[in-house]
Amino acid sequence: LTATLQDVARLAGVSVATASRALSGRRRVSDAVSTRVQEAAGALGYRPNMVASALRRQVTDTIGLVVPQITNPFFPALVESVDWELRPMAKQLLLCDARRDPEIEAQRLQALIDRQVDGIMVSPCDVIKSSGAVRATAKKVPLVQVDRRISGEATDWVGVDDFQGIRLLVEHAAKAGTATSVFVGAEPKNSSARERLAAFSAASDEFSIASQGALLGDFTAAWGAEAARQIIATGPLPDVVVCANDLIAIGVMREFLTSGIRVPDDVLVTGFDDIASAELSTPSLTTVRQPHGTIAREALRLLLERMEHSSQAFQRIAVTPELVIRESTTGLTAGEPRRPWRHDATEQAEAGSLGP
Amino acid sequence: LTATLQDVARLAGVSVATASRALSGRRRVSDAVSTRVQEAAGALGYRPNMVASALRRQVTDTIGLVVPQITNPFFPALVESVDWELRPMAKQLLLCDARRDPEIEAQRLQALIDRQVDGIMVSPCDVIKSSGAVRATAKKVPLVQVDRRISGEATDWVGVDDFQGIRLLVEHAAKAGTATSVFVGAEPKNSSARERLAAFSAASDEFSIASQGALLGDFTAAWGAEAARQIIATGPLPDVVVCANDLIAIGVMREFLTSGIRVPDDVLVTGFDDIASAELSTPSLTTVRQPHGTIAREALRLLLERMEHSSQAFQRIAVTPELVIRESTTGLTAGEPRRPWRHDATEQAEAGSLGP
DNA sequence: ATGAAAGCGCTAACAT
DNA sequence: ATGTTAGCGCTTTCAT
Repeated sequence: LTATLQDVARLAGVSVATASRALSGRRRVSDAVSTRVQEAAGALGYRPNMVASALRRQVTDTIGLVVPQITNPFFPALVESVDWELRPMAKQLLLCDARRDPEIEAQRLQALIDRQVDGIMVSPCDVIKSSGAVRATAKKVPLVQVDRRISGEATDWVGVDDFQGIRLLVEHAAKAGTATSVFVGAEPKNSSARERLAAFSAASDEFSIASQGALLGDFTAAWGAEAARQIIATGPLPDVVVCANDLIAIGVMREFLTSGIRVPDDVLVTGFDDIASAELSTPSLTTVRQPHGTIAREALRLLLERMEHSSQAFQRIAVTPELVIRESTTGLTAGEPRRPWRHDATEQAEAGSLGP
Repeated sequence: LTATLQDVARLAGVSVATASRALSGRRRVSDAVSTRVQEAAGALGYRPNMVASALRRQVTDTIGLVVPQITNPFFPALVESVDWELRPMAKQLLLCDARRDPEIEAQRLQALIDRQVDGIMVSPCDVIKSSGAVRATAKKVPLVQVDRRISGEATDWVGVDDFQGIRLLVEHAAKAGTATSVFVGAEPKNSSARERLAAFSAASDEFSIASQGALLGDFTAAWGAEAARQIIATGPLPDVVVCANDLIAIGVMREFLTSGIRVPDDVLVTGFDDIASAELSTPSLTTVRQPHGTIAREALRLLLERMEHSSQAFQRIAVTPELVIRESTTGLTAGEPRRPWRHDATEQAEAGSLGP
């Protein structure tokens, strides 16, 4: 049904080897023969069989990507970038969703090895439980971790600089005159959750903001809402609520608004990631932007490097995110007069000189 | 480096043929030999080379999926479902993003054919411009369209019932007492945009709602905001703004709120898709929920059917979505007294009997 | 039930 | 520069 290289060779009156060479261009062929083969291929609608080629060359031109959860809006953006970078190299993306389960993740990694992928990009779902499978996989095939990572120095890694990101946000809040804060994050099961929590402590110290504590759940808006309820119940309200990602922040803001607490008038809120919803939320959310394009590009570069020289030292590339200032820390509630968010009038006066 | 079937056979003291049979289970082997081979495979850490297997069997156990844009939140949900359905069948997903460009889409389809995928799922980005490539591809490999489709009866299709979805929303609005409406949709380049526009007209007639017109842009919140501005500028405000998807609706609501127009007090707003943001928007959005799981499952079923019997009649499966009623058509703005959204007091009185 | 042998379609030595 | 030949690792006739 479909033409093979043998058919092309026959029609062009050359051997299959020559036909192969003429089409792949990997070795010189006389111009006359070359065009003759090209024409024959065109006439037959010849398409190389990549499976056969892969078997022979021991290269599949395929990259595996394992994400913890594709419905987490960060990952589609990453997938889009990686897919786009791969296209000019004629490589294809084999995508796997680990469903936030280290066991499923391990199976997916094995499945990718079985398919002879040339390299794997993975964002491990658990800093501890993903460790074994990721390390084992990295021994068999070039592997680079993206965004999240397992503990220890096991492979290359590219991701956002969680530390700098949180620091930018806390610095911004400090400049806006905040003196007290609460962190709403996720249980430190993955590296992002860990780093952002640690960064919050460090940045709070650096900018002399008094942390009223950290609430840890997961990276969802539902948890953000629950955390907001706890903050309200516990009281007093901090000046700023720093959230470990945008979804949490959106949940926090929503609950605050429902309870009649105004953002940013009564309390500032910050996110992390800059997902699409961050701009569309009410109020729009101050956050830091994940540079997906850069992360995808660097991850691929590292992966290709490791395919060449498998035994060089592991690299870690932390890309500093960009601060995106929106209404949740600066804007006015539409149509409403600005009202001081500080409850204590004395502190308010002191902070005045620091304000914008 | 890595053990082959030959190594296993040697260690088990059998021929490669027997080893193959013992491991694949595709033909009977004596129990003694079977366990001996299993043990040998285990001892060597043998993993079958799927590329070699694919070349020989002419089956890759690979499915291609081409989406118009992975960052559109509907598609990650679809990908997650398809990926999950594929796992127990030991098939893998080759994902391609068409970037809303029919030319790129055509290239991706060809790339998938070149990779000998067993079947392709595609959501064509343009009802006209995608037609050629989709039809050509469907002639070479089992193909089913998902969500969007090209015009004409060219392949199987599974998607949401756009018509019923819009009808549910318009019916809901009618029951809430609305008499006038505006549709904010997208240029009818893809099938969803077309169907939803047509459905709006039909449903408006059926429920005797006077359409004040349709504004067409694209499926983004930015366009929704722009459309809202046009609606405000043109006046008078309709009773309900029916949007072709959630992103548009969120943009519309955001612009309304910024302009001091209250949703749902002054105007109702509806969406389509039930993306995650729909529940998190302010106010939360009444919409219809895409049943991703069902769509993915049916699409895969159709694809597998077509792999078996390539020449049966084309099927079209339209899954009716579920109405999800939220604040944008019923709720109260937090802490605010409910206030009639109807501007004309006379109509208000008339409509009273129809209201909830 | 098992083995021997012939490829799947392509590429890369090795010859010429 | 081109042809010949030998596989890549596996599955499946066809014998036995």
